[in-house]
Amino acid sequence: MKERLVAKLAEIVRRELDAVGDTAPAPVPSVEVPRQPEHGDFATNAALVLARRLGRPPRETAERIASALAADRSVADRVEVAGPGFVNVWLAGDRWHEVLRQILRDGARFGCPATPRGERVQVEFVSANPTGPLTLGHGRQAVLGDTLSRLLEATGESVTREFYFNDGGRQMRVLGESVKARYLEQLGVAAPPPDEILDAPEAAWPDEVDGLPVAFPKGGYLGDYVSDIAAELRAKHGSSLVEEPGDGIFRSEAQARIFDEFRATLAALRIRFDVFYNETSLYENGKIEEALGDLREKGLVYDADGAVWLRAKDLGLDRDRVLVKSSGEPTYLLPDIAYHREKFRRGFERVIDVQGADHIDQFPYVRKAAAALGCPEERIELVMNQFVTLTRGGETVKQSKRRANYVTVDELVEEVGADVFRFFMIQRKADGHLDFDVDLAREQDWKKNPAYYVQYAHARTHGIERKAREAGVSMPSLEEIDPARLSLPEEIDLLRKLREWPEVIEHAAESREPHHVAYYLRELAGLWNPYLQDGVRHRVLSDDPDLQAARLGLVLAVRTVLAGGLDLLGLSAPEQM
RNA sequence: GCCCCGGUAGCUCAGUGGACUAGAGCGGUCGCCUUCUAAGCGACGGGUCGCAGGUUCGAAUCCUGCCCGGGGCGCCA
Repeated sequence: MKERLVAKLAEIVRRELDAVGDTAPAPVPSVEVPRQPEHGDFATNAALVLARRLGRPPRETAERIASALAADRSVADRVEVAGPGFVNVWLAGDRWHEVLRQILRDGARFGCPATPRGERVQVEFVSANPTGPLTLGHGRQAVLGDTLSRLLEATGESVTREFYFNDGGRQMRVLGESVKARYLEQLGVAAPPPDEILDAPEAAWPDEVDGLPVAFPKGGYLGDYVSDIAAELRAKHGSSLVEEPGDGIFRSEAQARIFDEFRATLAALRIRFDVFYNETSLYENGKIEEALGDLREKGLVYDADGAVWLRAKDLGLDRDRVLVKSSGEPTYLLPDIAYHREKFRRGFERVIDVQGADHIDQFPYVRKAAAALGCPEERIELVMNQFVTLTRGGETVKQSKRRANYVTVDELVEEVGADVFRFFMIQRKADGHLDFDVDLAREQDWKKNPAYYVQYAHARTHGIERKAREAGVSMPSLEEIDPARLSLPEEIDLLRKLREWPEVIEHAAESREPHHVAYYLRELAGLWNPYLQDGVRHRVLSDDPDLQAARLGLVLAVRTVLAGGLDLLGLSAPEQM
């Protein structure tokens, strides 16, 4: 339908340009489904984009395009010129219903491109260091990365979900020391730091309190989970670990425990990673040294102030950055560069980093440096996500990472459920702030809670099927359906909406903006629920068998798209609610 | 000071070059048991698209400047 129109238009545009001796590449006119049905099944701005090139008023060109289109009944049934020079096109009545047959034929594949690219894509997301429970920012990123992955899979890419974690750096040492300190406190051989200085990072830190030494490190991890881990170690090992370094069993135990919790949290959200990639492996395999050596060879590295610097200014960036500290320890930047190079060596053709706004500054350095090492720069993509705030009872819930006083993903998922959590986290554009309205998320009334609204629209398709079976009616096969019987405006609206689905998937995937899927589903459900509600003007189940079959076909088509959409978002598609 | 993201209805947000009425949800007001789940439906009200210039046949959408909010600018990750 649309493809033929697009092709035909391209042909006409080319001809018009040739006629005036313009051989430059032709502009690509838009072909859109207008908001207002009165503007046709499709509308194109071809005449408007050609106006300047042809040096003729757009209306005049529009007339020529219109008559060219009208000459071919296979693309247009009726054509009209409107406004400043739009050409509105109507399809013949029966062609309108093609989409219904197509959906029933293609089933779950409807909306996915016929010729997948099959590119090997890696999506790296969450990548939180195991120093504490996942925050809502991580939660948003988890849903975003997973949904994006599902979208790319739907469009035919071969996706690997990867979680990178830094298990070698200072953060993990501090975690180990924090656990050890709590352990010593619990044994009564160390004192906790006084409460009042915890919020003042640079405050004087007493060596001892009440005659006991203070073991807790500055900038240490304050959450209760640290004490819990310490308590478990104490239960298992008694006081035998007093002489152990914080960097030893305390650290490894804490890391393992927290990491297990990550997996459990993510599993509750139906998120599974294909690869967990450790920073330490880059050291063990010499990849860090190699990257540094290669950068040095390319003249992109210099030594100053006892540190090793990346000549980032030469790569077109704001300032140079430290790769190896004067302590001899690399910064996070160097492993990141080596890691990205490894991604391509491992065979990925495209890598997408999903990162929070707090890391965004870092990205250009990694990308440029990786490019300098031979990686294809344009195939290293960033999908940025902004922070999440919580609103409860009309007020913002205060959160403090510093005091480890924050709502975790676990807690919120438990409160609202995985389906609602995922829907709320994905329904906003990723690079804007997200205000998570807990009251709305907890709302059980399906007409108010958008996640339930969509799920219920799906459940109702099964409700009708159940009702039909009770009446001894089975769902129709493709041959038994005459879509032309669907002629009410509400039904045409639904068909128009269903036809948009492939474009929604394509656009959401290509722009890396999964939120379009959530919006689309809400809109489709917003047509479907009211349609089912009006049981007087039209009922699916009726005493007209042909009409009933056509409407049951519509039920199946709507179900197919809703189920497919819910699956893309990682939500369940219940048959009953 | 510099960089990134945002500023659209009372609230939360879609829309980022196109047309007459700039959309949705929530909240508000009014009406309705009509149903294949009343866990419903319909109607109404509500907007100088942050401000000012510019480009364009056409700007919420592109450009410039400014204002406001968030984030970043570390030999932390």
